[in-house]
Amino acid sequence: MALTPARTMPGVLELLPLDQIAFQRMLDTIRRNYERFGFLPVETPAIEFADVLLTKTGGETERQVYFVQSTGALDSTGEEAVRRMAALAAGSKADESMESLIQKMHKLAFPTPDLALRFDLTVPLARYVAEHERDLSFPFRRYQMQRVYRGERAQRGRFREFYQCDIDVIGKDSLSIRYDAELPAVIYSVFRELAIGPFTIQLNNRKLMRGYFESLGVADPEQQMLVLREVDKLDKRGADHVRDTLVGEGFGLSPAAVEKILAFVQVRSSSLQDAYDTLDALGAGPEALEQGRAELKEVLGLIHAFGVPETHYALNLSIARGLDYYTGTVYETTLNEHPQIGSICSGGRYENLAGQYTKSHLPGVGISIGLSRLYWQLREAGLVGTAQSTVDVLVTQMDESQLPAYLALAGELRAAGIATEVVLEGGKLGKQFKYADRAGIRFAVVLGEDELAKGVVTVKDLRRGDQFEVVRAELVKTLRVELEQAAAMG
RNA sequence: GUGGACGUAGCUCAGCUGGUAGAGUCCCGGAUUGUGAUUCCGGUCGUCGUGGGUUCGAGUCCCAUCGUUCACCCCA
Repeated sequence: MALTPARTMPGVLELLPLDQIAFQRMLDTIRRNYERFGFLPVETPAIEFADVLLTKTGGETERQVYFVQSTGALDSTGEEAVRRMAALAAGSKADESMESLIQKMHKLAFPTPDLALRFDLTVPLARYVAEHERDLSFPFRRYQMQRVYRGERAQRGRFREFYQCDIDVIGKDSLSIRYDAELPAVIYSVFRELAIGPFTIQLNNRKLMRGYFESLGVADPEQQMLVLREVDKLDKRGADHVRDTLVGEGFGLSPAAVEKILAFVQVRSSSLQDAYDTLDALGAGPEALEQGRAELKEVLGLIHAFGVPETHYALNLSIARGLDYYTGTVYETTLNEHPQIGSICSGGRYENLAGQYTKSHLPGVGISIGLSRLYWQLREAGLVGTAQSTVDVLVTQMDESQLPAYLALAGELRAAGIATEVVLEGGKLGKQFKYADRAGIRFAVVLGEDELAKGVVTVKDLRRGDQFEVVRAELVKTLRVELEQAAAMG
């Protein structure tokens, strides 16, 4: 019989248990910090009605959405479609244009499935808030850590299924700019605890950028958006590339204007005072610029007040973000020692979150950690190793007749909060140690004839490679101390 | 969706100008009766992605197809 190859589709992150534990620890840390800052948990279904997910976006996103159809609803033979087309043709009025008939038939022949997988957590949040508006308290502060799906071609560090860990604050009618400063404070707290090395939360403001472009004669919002996208690539592609593109025919900007734009977006602040000075040095400009400048100054100052060290956040005027729904503050976070990894956390302010679902005006600000990518890239860079097992202790089986004693011992350890596994199958002691070692279990406990005679238990530390005896009654206490030390040393 | 590269043991790869497959690793077993990870010895594993063509003969050349991967677009 031919075997079916056991494989997953490319672009998914499937881990071995010890790696999964490391991943899970990161998730725990993020959740703990989100909750510590007063955000409430929300989960939404992976599958949503397709029309709900696709209302606003269209185009680019639609290409990346996975449509879902239950097998029963599939018209695999096309029979149903043909039947309906025949009925449509038979029932059509004589004066109906061929064009309109063709359009209707096309819809029947190529129906869009009713359901789709979410491609981010922001659109489902918008739907969620619109749907439960009456039951929520505003400003609504929610965190959400779930998998999202994007039907793009797999690439280095890009996934088709990945975790996003979002926090958003949604206001009713209005939302203070102060929240724009709170999110970086949360992120600072998360990344500091994740211990992933020095990082910088970089900030910019779209109003400031648009205002500056406007002052250079780029007044059309659409074109401003295109320029935004282009300068966003500065760090990745280099100034020459951006210059060529902006002077080129797609944009047709004057070389003088382009040079000014390039000088503008190359600004990076080195301290809070430097950021203030830099912003002031831009000089007077259109209203948008003034507004953006005021917002940025307030946000930067408040981040400082939130206790984030100046070394961990900075002004970066090239940060723009590709998504068009951001209207004010935008964020991107990078690791200082691994710039090639790119942004590991980003987001921004949006003027009206749920305009396509409700008439209520719901401005918000949000930020998201792409955990699958972050974890994967940290691992590539050798910054996270495999974790230890969730099992603390393995009780070995020296003597089958003593099994009840082993079970009792394990029960005692568990009652003390120590995760314990008992070897139930027996076998050579060497194999039992090998099993513990490979499974990432740090401690093994041996209770054989010798120990029983002496009233002690042997504890072996698989990692250090040494072992010692403890009086039976002292075992729990000793292991607790050992485990505490092990945890403290990482 | 557009363009390029590659497809040989579970994994990483070698196989020169065509002559019926190899290394490392992993896994399994052993190295005296209660000790893993280190060391030594031994062993399993492949219709060389698939289909067709050229040839006496193809992993090696040609075509197609599928798959993977990188870049672009866009993004976490």
